[in-house]
Amino acid sequence: MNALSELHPARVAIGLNAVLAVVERERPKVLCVRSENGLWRLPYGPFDPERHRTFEIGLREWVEKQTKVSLGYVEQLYTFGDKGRDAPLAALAGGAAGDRIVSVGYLALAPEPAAVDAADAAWRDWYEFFPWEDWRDGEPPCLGDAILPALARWAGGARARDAAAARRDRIRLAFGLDGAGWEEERALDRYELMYEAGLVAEAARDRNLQPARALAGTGADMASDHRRILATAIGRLRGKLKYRPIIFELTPPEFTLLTLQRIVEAIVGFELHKQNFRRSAEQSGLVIRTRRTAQQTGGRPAALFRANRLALKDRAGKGLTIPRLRLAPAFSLGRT
Amino acid sequence: MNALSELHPARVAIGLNAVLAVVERERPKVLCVRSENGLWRLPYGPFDPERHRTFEIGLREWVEKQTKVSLGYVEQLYTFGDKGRDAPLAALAGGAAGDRIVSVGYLALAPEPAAVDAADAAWRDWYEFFPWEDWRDGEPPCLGDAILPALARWAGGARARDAAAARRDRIRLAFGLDGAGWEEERALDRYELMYEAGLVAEAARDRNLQPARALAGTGADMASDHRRILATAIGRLRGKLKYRPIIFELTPPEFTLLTLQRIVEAIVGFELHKQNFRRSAEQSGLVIRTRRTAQQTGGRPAALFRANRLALKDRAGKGLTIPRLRLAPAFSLGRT
DNA sequence: TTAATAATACTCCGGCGGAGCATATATGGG
DNA sequence: CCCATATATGCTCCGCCGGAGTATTATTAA
Repeated sequence: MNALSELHPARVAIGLNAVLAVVERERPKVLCVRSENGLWRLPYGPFDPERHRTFEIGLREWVEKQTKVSLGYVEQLYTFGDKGRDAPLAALAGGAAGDRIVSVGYLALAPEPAAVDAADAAWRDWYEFFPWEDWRDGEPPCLGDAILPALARWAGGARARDAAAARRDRIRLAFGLDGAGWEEERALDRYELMYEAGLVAEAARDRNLQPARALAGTGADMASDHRRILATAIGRLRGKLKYRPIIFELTPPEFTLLTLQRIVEAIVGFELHKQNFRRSAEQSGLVIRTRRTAQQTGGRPAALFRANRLALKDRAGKGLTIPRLRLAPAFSLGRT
Repeated sequence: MNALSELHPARVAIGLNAVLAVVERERPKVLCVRSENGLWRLPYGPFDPERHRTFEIGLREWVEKQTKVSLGYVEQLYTFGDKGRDAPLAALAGGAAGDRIVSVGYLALAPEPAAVDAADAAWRDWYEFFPWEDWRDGEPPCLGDAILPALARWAGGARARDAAAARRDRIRLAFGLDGAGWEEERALDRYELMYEAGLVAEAARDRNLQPARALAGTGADMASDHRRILATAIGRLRGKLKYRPIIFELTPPEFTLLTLQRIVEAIVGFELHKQNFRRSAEQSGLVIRTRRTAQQTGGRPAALFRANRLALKDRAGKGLTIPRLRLAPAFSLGRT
């Protein structure tokens, strides 16, 4: 079982993808670039093993060069190597067809959107690509109107009865139906189900259906598998909020508790219980009250807070609590 | 900012590393292979982009071929691409010096150790490589005797005063000193600190110190950066236990609650409060009481349980609670 | 029969988080 | 100046979870 002797020198190209996220005026945004076929894509750079000692160094370098933003928080997300995702990428990259491109996805956070000087780059609200993930104004209409019915049809269309039941189970879990409860961090599960069911434009595109048609209400598609990478980032960020004080990578130096709450809400995609959020935020020790107040609140002035840098290190094991407001309504797929 | 045009066809080889973990008689074990220089290494296989549609398919295929184990639970851990880690690997692989090898690490779990038929493969207790991570019999002697004093010296040896304070801070957090509390999932932080401080053999080896000497009590070293990969796996598994019912990937079909507790303890590296563990395990709905009992307990017979497959899917969002027994003793590095 | 060893059953209690009510301090309009 | 409106902020009530410990029950070995 000496595997090393079997290690033959098959080579692949490695690309680095950054999901650079900010929250601006209650909107979560990611840095996007207009790709040659008109779709948005994530900033993408090659990894040059000659020049970069580590992936992260390489990533920081080309992001800084391209966007003049120096990255603060950076975390590796996942490495994507599936076949199928590479064909369009390899073509764009000028490689031979069939060249395999592996992407290492990274999540980067910044407190405010940097000005981008390139004409084809822009900050886009991420719910543009995932409208069903934003419950801040109640249940997104596209869910009940289009997505869930289509998923139910897909489940029913399975060959075997077991398979249909298994599909229904997955849908129920991912979308929190039948009282299972919406888990915001399952963004990737939801996207992958929709992809598998052929609801999103990428699915039609990857299966060479012409023209690539998607169900209305399933959001804008992105180049290659970038929407999958973005879903991974959203899920990771949402999950991590609960156990790491990562939210303060997205806050300005000073903020009111309501501002902080709005930033959290933008990320998790639903509204929080205000008083309980304040209580746990103050008790967490993660924020420090300054003596100043914000006056333009439209009501009583709000105390300004700043992140407690010490606690951010010490209590690295804790995050803010997410006091949910309303229970997810109990959808059903019919038979279960 | 069109990055695609900059995507040049630099190629690297991709390897897949598996941390295949089991718990056998209260010992957590990983599948290891004896490498050519006598050190243990993780099973390692090349990723062949021609043959494998996804990484995971490739991983499963060669692990099954090499070990006759068909992998159940598999999860991607991290992708390691740092320079420095590749030189020895590339040499072993017969590649040219300077060839870059990127490793995608995977964590795989199985309920019992499969018989391995290769002479150079074996299941090794992972605390052989991380003796400081096992607190089940109280504080590991190597910590206070060797590791913490050496780390304190390293911190004190920093050039600037700030740097020394920063080092002490990192040590305090990673090892839970001064009442910060031992966080078992920080296994990677601890290993990386020890590597940076030059305490582990790999550090001396990578810095070309001859002979590579390590502090006594810092565990057995592994080939290449495999101990780092293993530390990543341990930390990930320990963290995930708390919020996913992943422990049941490691249990036999039926088990007593004490057996389950011992498996958890083997992973997290400390003892749990027995009564509270039972209470939360039963209440979690993750286990189902069978009618049978285990008689050979040495005392009153114990009820046998099995995993509740339904709940494992439904309550995928929950894990077992880890009721800690004793508080970590309050070490100190002296000045803080 | 007794000691040893576990398994199992309860109790007590503090804190966290869900839910809601009450009060304080702004602004803008009559 | 007074009032409606909009927030910010303070406080209460309560159930559940999890930390800690005590008591009782069912085996096996001496």
